[in-house]
Amino acid sequence: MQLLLTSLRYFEEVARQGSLRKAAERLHVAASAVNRQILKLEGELGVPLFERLPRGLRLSPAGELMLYQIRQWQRDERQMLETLGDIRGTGCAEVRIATIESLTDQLLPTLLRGFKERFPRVRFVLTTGLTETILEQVATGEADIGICMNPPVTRRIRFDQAVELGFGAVMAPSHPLAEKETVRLRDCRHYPAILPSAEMFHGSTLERTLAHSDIDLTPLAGCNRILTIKSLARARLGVAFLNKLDIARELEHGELVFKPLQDRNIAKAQLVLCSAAERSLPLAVAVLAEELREALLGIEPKDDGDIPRAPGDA
Amino acid sequence: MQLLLTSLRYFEEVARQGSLRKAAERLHVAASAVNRQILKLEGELGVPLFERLPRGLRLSPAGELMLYQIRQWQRDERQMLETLGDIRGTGCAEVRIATIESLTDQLLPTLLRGFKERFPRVRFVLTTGLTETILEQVATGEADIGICMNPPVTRRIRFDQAVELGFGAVMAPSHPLAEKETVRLRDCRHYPAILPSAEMFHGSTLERTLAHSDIDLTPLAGCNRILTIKSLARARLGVAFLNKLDIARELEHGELVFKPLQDRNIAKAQLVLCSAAERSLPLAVAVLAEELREALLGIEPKDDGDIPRAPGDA
DNA sequence: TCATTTTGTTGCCGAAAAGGCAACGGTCCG
DNA sequence: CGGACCGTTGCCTTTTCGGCAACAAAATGA
Repeated sequence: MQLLLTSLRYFEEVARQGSLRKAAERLHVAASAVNRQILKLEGELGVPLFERLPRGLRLSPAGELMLYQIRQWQRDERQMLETLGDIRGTGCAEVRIATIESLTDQLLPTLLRGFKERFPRVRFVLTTGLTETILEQVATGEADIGICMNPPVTRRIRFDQAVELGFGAVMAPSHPLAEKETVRLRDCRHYPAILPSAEMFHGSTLERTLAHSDIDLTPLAGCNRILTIKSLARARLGVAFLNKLDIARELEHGELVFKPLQDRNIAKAQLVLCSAAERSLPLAVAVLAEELREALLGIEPKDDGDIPRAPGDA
Repeated sequence: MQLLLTSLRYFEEVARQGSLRKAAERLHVAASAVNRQILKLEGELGVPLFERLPRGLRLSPAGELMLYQIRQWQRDERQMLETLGDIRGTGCAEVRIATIESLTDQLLPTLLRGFKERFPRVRFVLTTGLTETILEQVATGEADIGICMNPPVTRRIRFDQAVELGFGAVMAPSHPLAEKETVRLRDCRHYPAILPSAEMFHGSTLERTLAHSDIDLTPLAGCNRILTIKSLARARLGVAFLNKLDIARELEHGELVFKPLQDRNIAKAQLVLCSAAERSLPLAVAVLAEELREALLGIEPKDDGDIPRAPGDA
């Protein structure tokens, strides 16, 4: 089974061996056959791919580029066939996603449902964690895709997409702050604050926001689940600090109110899609990553604060 | 000219049209020919690529994956041919690099020389700038590759590689501090400091380091060129704060001394190689990026398998 | 309901491409 | 000089590919 032109395979082997005859031997064909493919390739491309030396062939500059491309294609091909083999055999390809809790409530389930319809045989493995562990899972290959908040730039990780999320105060509709038109951090001082646990707090947008101000909140509780935080807020126990995505569903049903913080030094809440830098993604994963990207873009269509760019680029 | 198997081209067109005959028409071949290629492909892969409907063909899950891959290959192919065309025509392919000043002294020239030997027809366009402008150039496509320090995670940018650089105090060998075994930030207070200009200072490792301490340096000068900073330091006018890469050559010749700062809250100096997230790199660029990556890894051979945590981006 | 259209599919045959074999003209090395 | 190795070319066979016509099945239209 081979998806690439035979001439490309021949080319790769000749480049590897540095000799037509040796390559021909390894390919189990006559040297003349290999030679003709190479000559034809060069003719069609209009560029010599090898320099002819008395002792054999050496890659030309153009040939080096070509070789690089072909090797990449061969990797793609292997991966493709592997995935197809999975589909034929066990009947499913596996996509492993490591994500923060925020997405597991609404966005990810919706997305995966759509994906499942397009690719019925794909199986998902979802793990929820904090940014640090997510990055580690992606780096070690335990996960194919990672979604995390405000990650540090890191070796071994490729950041495929970043979206700014609205970050602000969250409260029940009957909470006094819900009446106010604009809310600033200092306004929240006088109400009990529902905070994340120390573990989740570390490195969070909230921590970085507080670091830039000298406001002391009056903590009511520290929870290690966003679900808990939301429940407490819904029960009118105090103010929480979350991003819009965390409470997408509650916003729809009017169970919670979101008030963007109007302070100047508000830290950015950046949702980032990432994958292992050194691996080219398995196909199913690449497709899902694509959809995830679009979904992320759909969250916050406003395109400000980022690097400006003329529209219209594929 | 075509580098991919004809069956893949046929497949793509059939998938696009949803019908053998329509595809055949657009391909200017008989429907039977197209059909045979598809059947052969499916036979060899062992997986049906289409479901047969009374009105035509629709992609199966496996077919969708295949289509995705083929489209990617077609993009690669176009790009490949374009690059080859450049080589054949004007005689050179162009690689545009936007970099910080640190690399232009030693590392980049060395690298480019080696690259030039492998690919004699490649031409370079080098622009030096600050992290912010570098990211912008990469995002807009003005540059193919960017090398910058401590970049914020940004949409449209893919970070291909990140390396920690040693950051510390730099002085002439005859400077009093050069005698000391360990140097801390507070030790530098009493000597004139050679600082970068406000423009360069903004967002720099030095700024972030100072922000974590309450030490006031006694500035002697603010320069907008690292070259100037180094010259002043060499002339024993004071202490500078640079990373190892900045003074690679001077270290070799013993003209300057590097003292890593031993403070606790020292900020990381992270050198990052990046490219436009949405573009697959032109081939020559990809190859150069690869070499750059290896060179970057060579700088700081300590293999920090751990993921560094660096909170607080501007 | 029946004819028509549209679909994918298959057998047959000629055309084109690829491969095998042997020979030729080089260069290098002993 | 003679062998060893190289890429290349001419001649021939084998394989593959494509076009044409015909077929069965399903949907469409009157």
